[in-house]
Amino acid sequence: MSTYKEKKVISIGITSELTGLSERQIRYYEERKLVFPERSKGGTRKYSFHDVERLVEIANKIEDGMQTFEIRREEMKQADIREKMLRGQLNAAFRMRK
Amino acid sequence: MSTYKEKKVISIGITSELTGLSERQIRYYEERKLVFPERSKGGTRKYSFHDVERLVEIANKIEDGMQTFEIRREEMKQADIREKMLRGQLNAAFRMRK
DNA sequence: CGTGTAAGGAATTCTGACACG
DNA sequence: CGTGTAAGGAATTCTGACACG
Repeated sequence: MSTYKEKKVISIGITSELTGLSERQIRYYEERKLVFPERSKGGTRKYSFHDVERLVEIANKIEDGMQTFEIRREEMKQADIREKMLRGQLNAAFRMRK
Repeated sequence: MSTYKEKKVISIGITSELTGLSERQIRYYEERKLVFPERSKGGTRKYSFHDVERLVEIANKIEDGMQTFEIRREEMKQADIREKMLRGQLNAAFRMRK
């Protein structure tokens, strides 16, 4: 379960290097609720490799003219679809059971 | 190729948390040539998840009474064996070729 | 030998704000 | 709206050294 990709261990400086984005951009995307780094006791941000990939995707969409709220909306929609599909599967499994 | 496990992106503070070792211990193991973090331009150390695992192994061996030079020697021996096996395979392949 | 600690300095990160547009 | 920047402060990390044993 403790997968490397999901562990929040990367500082914002390294994250900036890995993504090619400025720290300003990275913090702004957090402000717009697009990424959710953890914090150290001292308050410094910690990102995962998954966050790094997500940040690059976000930046690409912004480059394509999409706005942050649209990106967030789009992602919520995706999550919604996934949930509905899951529900559908569960229901199907339930019906099969009886 | 860019595998998460090998990327040197973790600061010594986080590495300390992940391993349960003190920063002093981690820096000492580097001094004894047991781990090889990269450095940022500013000079701060950066470790990989692989380094984190290696550090825990090192600490375990030290707890078992092994000394750092013994650990290093043991690892060099392992690398030597691996190299010989590889050489053997290459030779076998070469002989088969003709 | 392996590790803790206090010391002083340097690198890193944080927040809130002003700027441009 | 998305991003750059200067500002002041706080958290993080660095090295070399002394200590214990």
